Amino acid sequence: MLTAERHFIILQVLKEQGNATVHELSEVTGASISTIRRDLVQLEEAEKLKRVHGGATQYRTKWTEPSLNEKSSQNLQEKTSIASYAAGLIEDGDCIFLDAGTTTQKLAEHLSSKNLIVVTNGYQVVETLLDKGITTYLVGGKLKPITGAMIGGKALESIATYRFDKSFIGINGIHESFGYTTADPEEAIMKKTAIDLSRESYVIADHSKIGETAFSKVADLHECTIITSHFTESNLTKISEQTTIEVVKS
Amino acid sequence: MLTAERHFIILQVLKEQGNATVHELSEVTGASISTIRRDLVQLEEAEKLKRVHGGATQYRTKWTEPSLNEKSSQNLQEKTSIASYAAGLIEDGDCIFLDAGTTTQKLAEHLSSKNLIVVTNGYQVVETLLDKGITTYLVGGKLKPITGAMIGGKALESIATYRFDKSFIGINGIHESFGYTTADPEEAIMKKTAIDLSRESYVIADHSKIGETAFSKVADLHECTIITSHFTESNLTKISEQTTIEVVKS
DNA sequence: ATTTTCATTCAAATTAATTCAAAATCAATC
DNA sequence: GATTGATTTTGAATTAATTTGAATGAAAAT
Repeated sequence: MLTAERHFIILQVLKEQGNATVHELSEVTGASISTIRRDLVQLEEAEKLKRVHGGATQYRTKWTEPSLNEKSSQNLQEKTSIASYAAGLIEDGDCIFLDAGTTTQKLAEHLSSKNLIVVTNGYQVVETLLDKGITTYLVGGKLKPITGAMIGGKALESIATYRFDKSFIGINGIHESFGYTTADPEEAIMKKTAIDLSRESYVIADHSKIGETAFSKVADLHECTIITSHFTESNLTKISEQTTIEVVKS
Repeated sequence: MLTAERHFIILQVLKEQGNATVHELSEVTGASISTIRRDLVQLEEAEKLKRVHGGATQYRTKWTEPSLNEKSSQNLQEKTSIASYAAGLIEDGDCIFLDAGTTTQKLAEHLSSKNLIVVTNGYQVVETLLDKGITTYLVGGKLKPITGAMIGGKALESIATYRFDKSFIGINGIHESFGYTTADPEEAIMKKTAIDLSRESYVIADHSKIGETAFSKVADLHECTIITSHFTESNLTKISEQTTIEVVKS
C-alpha cells in the first residue's frame, strides 16, 4: 500500500469518527503500529491532525468546534432537519445566497454538488462548500470578529453586484409586529440587501427564535418565507397571517 | 507497445483509482518495472502526475493533499523563520496586504496585534487574524478550490478599492530573467495588482523557489524586495543586481 | 505497581537510480 | 526493397536510498 493511500485512509477515518487509536488505524490500513506512528507524525507536521496519547484527533478549528448550545443534541437535530429541508428547496442551476451563521453552515453540509453557484458572506461555510466542489463566491469586506461575517460598506458594495434565485438568511428574532430582527445593525443591513437581491428569500430559524426580538430590524415578515420546526399554535396563527411558514418536523 | 500508449494507460489508471503502484502499472501495461519508472519520470516532468515512493498519484485530488509533505519539517521551519522576519517589517498603523498561501499564513501567526489593518485574498489566514484581534478585510470574489484564494474579475475589482503600505506576496518561482512567476494566471493577476497598489512590496519564498520558473509571470524582479533564506552565491549575485534581497538565517 | 503507549534504534525488505548491453526503430544509401 | 550504421528504447543487473516492522527502554496513563 502506498504511503499516500494510508494517509488518505487515516484522514478519512478521522473525518468520520473525529478520533482514532493507533491500533484501529493499524487494523484498517493493515500497516504496523510503527508505520502508523510515523504517518501520524508526518500528518501532524502537515497540520492535518492532532496527535494525542493513544492515537489522533481531528484538528478542530474555532468554527468547526461545536459550541455548548449546539451540543445540546435536541437543538442540533432541529437545526439539521431544518437545514436538510432548506437544501431540498434548491434546484439545479440555482444561484443562491448563504448567510453567515451556524444554521446556514448546516445547510451547506446538506447541499449536493449540483450545478450550483453559492455566494456567501460567512467564511466558515466556505470550506464545506469547496470540499463539495461547489462554485463559491465570497463577498468581500470587513470581517466581524466573533461571527466571522462580512460587514460594512465594502461588503454592501460587493454583494450588490450579484443577483440571487434564492437566499437563505439566519435570524435572531421573528416577531408578529417587529418582523425579522438580529443583534448587529451592520449584519442586518447585509441580510436586508441579500433579501432585496433575491427572487425568493427564506429565513431559517429554530423554534426558539419565534416571538423574540433583537436590536436591529432586518425586514418585514412578508418579505421572506420562514423555515422552522415545531412551534406553538398561538405564535403560528399571528405570524402566518403575514407570510408563508414551512414547518419541518424534527 | 507505443510509449504514448503506455502513458495513456497510466494516466487512465490514475484517473480511475487515484493512485497506482509501479508493479500494478507494470502488469497492466506489460512493460518492465524500469520502463514504467522512466514513464513516471517523464509524466511527472510534464506535470501529469505526482510521483511518490512506490508509485504515483494524481496531482490534484485528496490523495496528494495529505502529501503536502513536500512541506517537510525543514521546509516548515524555513517558512517560519522567513515569516517571523517579514512580520518584523510591519510597523504600527500599517495597512498591509497578505497574499493567500501557506507562507503568508505563517506570517499571519507572527503578527503582533498592533494597530494594524490587514487585507487578504486567502480565506485560510482569516481565522488566525481574527484570533489576534486584528482588523481584517477580505477581498471578495470567486474561490479557487485547491488553494482557497480569491480570483477572478470580482476579486480584482474588490482589491482595487484598497491602498496598501506594504504587501506580502507568496511566489512559486524567482528567476533572474523571467522575474516572479506563479502557476495560476488568475492568481498572478491578483498578485500583480496587489503589488501595484502597494507602497512597498515583499516577495516571501523559501530557497527552493530561487532559479525556478512557473507558468504565469507576476512581475519583474525590481518591483519587490525578496525575503528568503540561505541560498547559493551564484543565484544571489545575478538576482541581487536587479533588486534587494533580505536573507533570513533559518 | 502494572499496563499501555511512545520514541529510538536497527536489520530486513522494498523501492529508486544508475549503468550497460541487447533489441528495436529510424535514415540514408545502395 | 534490403543493408548498414546511428540513435533510441528497453529490460536486466547493480548499487544506493527509503521504508518498514520489530525490539528496546523511557514515559505516561490507569
